[in-house]
Amino acid sequence: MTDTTGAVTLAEVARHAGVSASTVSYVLSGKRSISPSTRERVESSIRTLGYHPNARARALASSRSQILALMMPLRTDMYLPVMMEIAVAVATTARSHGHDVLLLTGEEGPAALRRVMASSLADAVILMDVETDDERLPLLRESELPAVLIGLPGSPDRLTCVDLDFEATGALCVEHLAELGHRELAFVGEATAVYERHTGFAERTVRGVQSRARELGVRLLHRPCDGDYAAIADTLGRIFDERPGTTGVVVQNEPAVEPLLSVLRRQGRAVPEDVSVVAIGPEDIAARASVRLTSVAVPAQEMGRRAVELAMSALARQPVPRQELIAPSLTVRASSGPPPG
Amino acid sequence: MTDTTGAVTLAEVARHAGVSASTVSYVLSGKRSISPSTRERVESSIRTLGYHPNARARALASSRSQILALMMPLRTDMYLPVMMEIAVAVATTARSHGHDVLLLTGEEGPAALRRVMASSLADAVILMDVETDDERLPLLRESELPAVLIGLPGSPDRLTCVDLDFEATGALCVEHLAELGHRELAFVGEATAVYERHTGFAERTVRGVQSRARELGVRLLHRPCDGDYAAIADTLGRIFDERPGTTGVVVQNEPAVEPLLSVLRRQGRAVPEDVSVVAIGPEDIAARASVRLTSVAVPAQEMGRRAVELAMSALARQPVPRQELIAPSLTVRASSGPPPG
DNA sequence: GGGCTGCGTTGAAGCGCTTCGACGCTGCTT
DNA sequence: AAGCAGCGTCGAAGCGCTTCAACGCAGCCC
Repeated sequence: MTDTTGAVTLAEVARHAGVSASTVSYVLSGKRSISPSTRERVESSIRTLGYHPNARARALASSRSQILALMMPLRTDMYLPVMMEIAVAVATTARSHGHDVLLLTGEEGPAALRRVMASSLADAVILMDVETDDERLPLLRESELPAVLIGLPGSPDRLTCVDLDFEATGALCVEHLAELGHRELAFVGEATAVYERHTGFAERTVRGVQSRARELGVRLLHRPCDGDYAAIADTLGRIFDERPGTTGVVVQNEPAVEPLLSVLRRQGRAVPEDVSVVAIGPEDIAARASVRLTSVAVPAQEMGRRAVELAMSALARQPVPRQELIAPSLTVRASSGPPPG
Repeated sequence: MTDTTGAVTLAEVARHAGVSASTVSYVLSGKRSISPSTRERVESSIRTLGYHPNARARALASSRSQILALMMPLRTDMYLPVMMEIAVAVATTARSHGHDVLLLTGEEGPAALRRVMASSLADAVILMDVETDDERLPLLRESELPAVLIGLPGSPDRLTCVDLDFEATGALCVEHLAELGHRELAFVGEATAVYERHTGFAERTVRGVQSRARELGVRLLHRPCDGDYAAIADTLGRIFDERPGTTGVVVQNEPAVEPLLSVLRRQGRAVPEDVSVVAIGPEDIAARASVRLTSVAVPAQEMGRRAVELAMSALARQPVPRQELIAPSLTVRASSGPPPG
């Protein structure tokens, strides 16, 4: 701690302990057996000198930077808390595997990915907010760098993906309402822009909702919707104008949840007596809404965690499943019940 | 692109261009003059071989990793969008200076900082959500690593800090209402936990609010408040019970803003006819609230940007201001006016 | 026309670590 | 008693880049 540059090197530790540099390295990595006496001597030298391995040198020599890149486009119409929860889960899990997380935001687009891959800054990449036809995918396909997508692109061949099974999620919501006896449902979805961008999860949910509704002979109206109060009021208004018999609503649009409940209240429709509501979104939103919502949770934490675990497996050259779809699970709370009458 | 390891090295470029490795390096860095002919030859070799410098080797040789660590504790009671806005501004600005951002979340606590510093993973650190008596500060003080705090600790000696001048902000809000003629104000603040943790910005705002109120002879009631509807209803109820003559409210608590407006409405108090409201928080929340709010913006972007710029200056061994307090500016919108009567 | 300056280029020495091959030694077998 | 295996340690060669000192050469001055 008395030096000027502030850095004790492995060589100094070796000198202090009276061993060679490689021995110190092997003590640290455990890749060769070391006699207890030497090990102790080295470890004590490390402690008294306050040695910390230099990450840069280590990265160069071992061709492992212990860095995981997380690419998070952060579009304004994506619900931030879920993104953050995933990011935090990624960071935490990465740390538990000895890795740190490099944050790539969306501004640079595919260029950021190209840069990180070409310069071998990171050992692996995790991509969030994957679009159906994502321009980052070709880069990944022609690269050796382990990559995991959170979300499902249109053609996921040769890529590893983790996601909630949104198709099954949509189906599950419809099933639940149908079982309760509802025959006319509305699906209040994400903002129009999300569909226009061909965001996988939104489209897959719609597919699941629609096909199960068809199978079960339930009428369904799908309406994209912005998250603000006015948009919700408008959307709900049109829905009930067009289908006055609607008794069940599935909503996949986090910011819209509270406004939706408030509009229903103002319209004099009681939840769940007049209208049942099933939400798709983070657990806490559903549980803490002004009416406790029956919902299918988006398991943000699990998605982040699994993505990292898959990336680590890939790094270790272990076989990795190509697609890991998490099965949805519906929690019944206070917002769903039999239709009136 | 035909090799197996996927990496063209500088040496290969040099060979291809018929020059020495150092020449290629100087072409890349521009640190020495190079004849136009050689430069062109090298550049064309770089292009045809598809060369990209290896970040790890560069980091080791130049003792610059081009990585900026961003430590973001992410407490649950901090308002996420502001954190994210800062983080994105940090990432963007860092990129414009050729740096990438390493994300450190709070779980590891000061250990993460120690690790990053000791291993020289990053060139500099930016710390968010600084507490009055932050345990990360001693580490920073005894280290050479350039660091910038976003927020102001209790004793900022020898540390570089960027923040909104929250004391002036509080004062400014009170002034505005006092000038309009209000004589009894309430300050609806952050959650109790935020004050208990001695979060600098919250305490400084209170100081500013209180001292200016005193100076101007205005009565003031400060009430911490959680962000949910029930808490707001309760808090406002008590405020008007205790001080029925209250005509102005300053609110520094983002999630509480909408509930607050809604409670006032329900209480039959018109904004701004009966009660004026001034908010402290992000511009978009104020502008898009159900009543367009007079507010002092928390300039998240600017804070992130300045923090990076200061870090870069410090890296370049330029003198760096110790504390950079951003002056508040109040935007008058539809929520403030003269008191009734 | 000899000495200087300064430009363009080079070779070599690192940066701090990992890792491979080799080597001496102990203790066992036959 | 010779041979062999395996353990513990070491030396050296990188990893791919930056950077310093040095050097040849052209052009300048007086």
